[in-house]
Formats: sequence, C-alpha cells, structure tokens
Amino acid sequence: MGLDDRKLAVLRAIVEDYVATQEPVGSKALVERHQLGVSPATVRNDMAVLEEEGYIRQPHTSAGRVPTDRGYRLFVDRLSRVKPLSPAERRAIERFLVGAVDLDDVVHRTVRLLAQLTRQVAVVQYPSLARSSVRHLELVPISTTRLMLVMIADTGRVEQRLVELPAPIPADHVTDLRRLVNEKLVGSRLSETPPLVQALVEESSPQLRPAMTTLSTVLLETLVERHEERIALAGTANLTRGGLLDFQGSLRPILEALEEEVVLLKLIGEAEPSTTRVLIGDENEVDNLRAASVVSTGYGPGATIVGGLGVLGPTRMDYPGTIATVRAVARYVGELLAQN
Amino acid sequence: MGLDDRKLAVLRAIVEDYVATQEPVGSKALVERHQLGVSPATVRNDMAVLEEEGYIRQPHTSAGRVPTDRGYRLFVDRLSRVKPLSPAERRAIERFLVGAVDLDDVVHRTVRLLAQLTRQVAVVQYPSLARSSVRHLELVPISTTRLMLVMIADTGRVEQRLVELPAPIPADHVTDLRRLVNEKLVGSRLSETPPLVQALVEESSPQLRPAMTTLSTVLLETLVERHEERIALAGTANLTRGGLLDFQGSLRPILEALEEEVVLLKLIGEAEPSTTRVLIGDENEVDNLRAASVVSTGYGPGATIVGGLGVLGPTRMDYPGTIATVRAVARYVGELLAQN
DNA sequence: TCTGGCACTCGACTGTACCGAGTGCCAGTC
DNA sequence: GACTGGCACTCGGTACAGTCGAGTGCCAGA
Repeated sequence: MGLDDRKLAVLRAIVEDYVATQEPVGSKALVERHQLGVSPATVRNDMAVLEEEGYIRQPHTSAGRVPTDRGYRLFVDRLSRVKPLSPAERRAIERFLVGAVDLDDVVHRTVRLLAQLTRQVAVVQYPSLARSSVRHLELVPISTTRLMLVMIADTGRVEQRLVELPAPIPADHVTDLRRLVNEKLVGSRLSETPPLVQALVEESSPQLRPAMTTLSTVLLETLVERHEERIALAGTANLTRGGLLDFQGSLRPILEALEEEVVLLKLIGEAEPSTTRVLIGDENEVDNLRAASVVSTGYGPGATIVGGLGVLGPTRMDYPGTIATVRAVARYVGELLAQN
Repeated sequence: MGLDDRKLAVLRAIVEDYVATQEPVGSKALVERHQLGVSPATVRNDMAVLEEEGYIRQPHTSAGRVPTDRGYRLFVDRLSRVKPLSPAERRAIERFLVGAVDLDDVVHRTVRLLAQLTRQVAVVQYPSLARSSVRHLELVPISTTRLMLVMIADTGRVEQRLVELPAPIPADHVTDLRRLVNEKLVGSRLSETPPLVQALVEESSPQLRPAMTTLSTVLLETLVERHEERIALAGTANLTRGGLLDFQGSLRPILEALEEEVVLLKLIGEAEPSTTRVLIGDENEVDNLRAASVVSTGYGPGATIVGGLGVLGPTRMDYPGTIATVRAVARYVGELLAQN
C-alpha cells in the first residue's frame, strides 16, 4: 500500500518537529507549524494510516505521535536531504584540524571535533593496520636479551612491542635482523605479512634462527592478531542531553557498550567507500544499543579507506545535520592524511 | 567540643549502614543492627550533637541521618581500618596482570581490573615522562625531508613524533643525528633535557645545524611540553549504579570532567610516595566533581613513583574496601614494572 | 476527498487525607 | 548526671478523587 505525497510530508513534519521539540506531536500543532494546506482532521486520517503502517506510534492514547525506528528509516532514506554545513561549521573543522602534529593528534582532534559539532558521542577508529602497509621496522636493543620492536605504518600509525629473546644476542645480529625484516616486509600490506614472516624464519641463518623465531611470533601477534585496531572516543557527556528521555531512562547499557572496543569497531569499522551508514535503533545488532542510532562512514587519503569514524546518539537525532557533519569531517581528515 | 567514643561509634554505624543501604538511617534501625548497648533515644541525642558538629545531616525533617562530607572524612581518618583483600580479589589481581606484554597492555589491564574490583570509575596515569629517563632515541627516515622520531623511556613508554626538516638530508647525516642525540640524552631525566637539547644545537656542526635545530624543537615539544602525560579510563558505566541517587541526579558534570585529561591528572597525578589520597566531595577542587570522591595513590617499581592511579565514585562509597583495592593494585603494578 | 464538529480517552496536575518513620523534648529512673 | 520510655509533632510518600486539556476517531456534510 503506497503512501501518497501528503502522507510522506506529514511523516517528515512529524520527524522534524519531534526531533526539535522532543515531544509527541499532534495534528493541530502540525498544521500550524507546517504549510500542509489541509485541516487537522485530514492530517489525523493520514496519521492513522502512518501508524497502521508502523511509521509512527502513540506513546499514550491521548498523546501525539512519535516516529518509530521504521519511520526514521523512511525519513532518512527518502524524505531528507543532507543539510549543507554552515560556514561556521566549516571554519570550525578547518581551524580544529590544522596544526595537528602527528597521527595521535589528528585522531584526538577529530574525535573531539566530531563530538562538539554533532553534540553526540563521537568515535574514531585509528587507521586500520589491516589496511596499512609497513613503512619501516626498527629494532632497538634494550638489553642483551630484550629488543623493542617498533613498526611504522604508511598511515602514520606506530606500534611497539617488547621482544624477549631466548638467548643474549650481539649487536651486529640485531643489525642483521633489522635489515632482514625490513628487506622482506617493508612495503607489504600487514594483512599479507604472515607468509612473509614465515619465510623470514625459514630463510634465516642458524645463528639468527632462535632470535628470528621469537621475533616472528611477536611480529605476527602484534601486527596481525592482537589489539590491532585502536579507537578514540569523546563526548560521552552528550549522552545526558535531553534529560533521561532518550535511551529509555538508563545510560548504563550505552556506557557499557562504549567501553567495548570490539563493539565500537563493529559499529564504525566496517566502512565501505564513500557510503555513509546509518543504523537506527533496532537495526543495530548490539543489544545494548537498541535505543541508539549510529551514523558512520569511512575515511582515508583520496578514495582509499583506512578507517571508520562516526557518532552515536538517540534515535531522535538530527539525521540530515549529523550525516552532513560526519561526512564533512571524514573528508577533511582524509585530505589531512593525504598530505602525509 | 570532643566527641566521646559512643558518638564516634554512632557515626561509624551511620556511615556503614548508609553506604550499605543507600538510605538515611534512623535511630531505631541503628540500635537494632549494631550492638551499641543504648536505647534509640540516647542515640538520638548523640545524633543531634553529631549534626550540630556537621558530621551528619537530615535530608528532610522526618527522615534519618546521612553522613556529610565532613562525616566521611572523620570516618576515613579515624574510624575505619583498611579492609584486607579477600583471597578472591588477590587472585583476580594476579590473574589479570600476568601475561601483559607491554606497557600499553599493563595500563589497560590495570584500569579495567581496578574498575571491576571497585565497581567504580578507574583512572590510570601512564608512567609520567617527567619522571622517566631516556633509554633510546631512534630516527627513522620517512622521506628525505621527514623523520620519525621515536623515544623509548626507561619506564617502557614509547612516544613518537614526525619531524619536518627544513631541507632534504642525506642518510649519513641522519646517522650522525641519531648518534649525537643518543650520546647526549640517553640516561638523563626528561625533565632535565632542555639544557642538554640546547647544547646539542649549539655544538652541532654547521652541516647538521638546521636539521638539529628543527629536531630540538620537536624534542622539546614532544617530550617536555606537550601532552606528555597520558591517561587510561575505564568503568564509566559504573557511574549509573545506585540509580540516579548518587551525584545528585546528573551524571553530566562527572562525565564532562572525566573527558578532561587535565582534570584527571590533577586528581591522580599528584601522587606522593606510599600515601593513599582520599578526596571527599567538597574537598575536591574540581567543581564538577563536588559530588564525588576520589581515592588515588602513586605506583612505580620499588619505592619510586612513576605515575598515579585511582578510582572515582560517589561520596557514599566503601572507603575501606576501595582504599585497600587501590593500594593493592598499585603495589602489584609496581612489581610488574620492576621486572622490566 | 476533504472538512468541521463532536464525543471520548487518558495523561498530567491539583488537592485532600492518611500513614508511618523518625525526630525532639521531657519527666522519670538508676 | 547519664540514660530511658513516652509522647506530641513533622513531613515525605502514597492513594484517591476531581479537573483540565491535548489529542484522537468517527461521521455527516460540502
């Protein structure tokens, strides 16, 4: 059963008013605030249909209507246009991001900026190691049986890890190791390193074999398996805006979810090129976040995607504005990374 | 005006009951649950005195008494003994901290452990750079005009920073730079490096002068001035325990304060050796945290302190238990660091 | 197909009454 | 002089009734 244009306009008006006022919206208020050109009674009939179709609902019998997750979805997909950013916002973005001195700095500035502009919780994934390649590997002797392994990726990420050698190792062996791993691994994508690392061990001289074996384990662990993804978070205080009406009264599940890196990665880490993903309420797979919506996108230098970023807020959020901001920030960050 | 032993016992009982039940405690309930050996009427008289002295107060005329910040202070200082940890807690600490592979890992495990054991918000400061010395400086050429500076501190911390050189630099000059900075700086405390860095520039050959100048700027910026301190946070979801009764109904100010690294550093960063600091409600200098208490202490290998850690919770918290846990965790972490 | 009118619903708010936990005070007792 | 039992009092919480009004659904008519 199709919804004619006016019914869609009514839905749009409901969403906009509800997002703005945070209160159920009734037929009378609607015709007053929007130029719908019909009477409240007509709007009521439309509303009845919209409710039947599951786009809106009544919190109480004698209350106005509130959009459902499904209603927001329709709104986002068909009824809204991405709001252009205000010049002030553009300026804010530029001002915020110039002067970043390194990757850590970029990520931190970005996440704070995003939280501030959208007034929601912002999440930024560090450039994914899986999508990076090795730029350089450094081995720094700490003692005769200990090395500090430092990996620098082309995305600017730097990871380090302590290597405990099985036996003391002379300085020139460290030099050899350093040369070997760099020769073999520099330039290759991290996701493709495991066979190369394996080969390194097999090809290494008997002298170097034990050290190389240990080193290879650490390399694989650090670079491929273990906490390879990192995340920055900001703006949790924004969860308390709108009293306790959002999130059905309890921040607890939200805060819990935000502490789980895995969950966050799932939310924003599966970015596809040039798409902005919007997950509304129930669409979310994480149970704790059924009351929230997530707007996320990928970012990276040029057209490539090296990581994801996004914001999380109540289902009652300003989708057009949020989407615009998330996209714009991602684009700026991409440009920033491209300069390196 | 002195408080006799019984009045102190009454105060202790009030604190304990209130912490346990979260409800104002009346005279009758008190005598029932504690062996005070006197009648409710007597307790009431004592309570009147305690209230006059500012140790407890009545939320409403017809309600029981609740400790004031001053009451908690007296309780912590004179009426409580540090609870010994349960064996289960000891085991949890040991289990949690073995297997940490590097500093990042140690810090993250620690902060989560602390949050879990105390059921409060946990904060752990990374080993302070100001209290570290330089173990090694590495310069990795990224391009002819770019170096990645990696500093490894004796505390295990690793900091990196991109250096944009004013002019292209040949590979052997990088080697020279590396040798020079290491010769000069390794082993010295970071807080003492500025004059050394200055000397480096002045003593460097004309060839190296420009590069060394830039490098020195970055060195000083990164190691001494800028975000030299880092912090890890966990357990924010615990703020929602106890409904919204704690923190006078709004988590907002707390969450805001927790997002400010500077604030957190102030809270837990000013650790003195072997002291556990307890800040109760109003004693806190941060306005946003007037409704919270902070228990913090320093940690480090052996007797030296390299950083602080602690927890933040409602003034109504189990001080003896929390203090014990914070101390124990700090001690374990110190031992862990001593092994490196 | 839309509109105006009308009866109806029900949440929010107000005022009243009541209950009971808890207090302060006081006279009496050890 | 310190403690106790008794008693009047306070006041938050809850239950209940009544009112108000925003908002609805439905229907007859344009």
